[in-house]
Amino acid sequence: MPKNKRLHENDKSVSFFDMVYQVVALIPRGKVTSYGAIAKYLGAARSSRMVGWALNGLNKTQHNLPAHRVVNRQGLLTGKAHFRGIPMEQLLREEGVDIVDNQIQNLSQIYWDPNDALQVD
DNA sequence: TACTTGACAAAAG
DNA sequence: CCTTTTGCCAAGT
Repeated sequence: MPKNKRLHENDKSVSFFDMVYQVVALIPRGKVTSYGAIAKYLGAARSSRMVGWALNGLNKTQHNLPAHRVVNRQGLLTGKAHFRGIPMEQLLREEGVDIVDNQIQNLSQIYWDPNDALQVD
């Protein structure tokens, strides 16, 4: 049996992308997480690139996902350039995140790990 | 159909 | 400590 791979549009299997969207939607306000943490939660710890790729697709169409709460492992706002409209740095600051030079200062304090928050057995 | 690129991360040298 | 390589999966060329 194939994995979660969309073979066809009719296939009801959930793709990696879709799962990324679900996790991102669960990120609490004022918190952030990393691409790797999401990937790990999805069972693909080394697919962090795909997480970013998935979010990239959000720029095409409208979405209500807090993509600005997803940063890299260092707490660096790498995807900043891909944001349209309001910069993610500003969005995060409005949520109380302390950022200096695209770098989250209190990362360890506001870090939200889906593996912990969603309490994986 | 094959090769390259991409919002990253961990391991190796 | 810094640089290079590898892995992951999808989409564009």
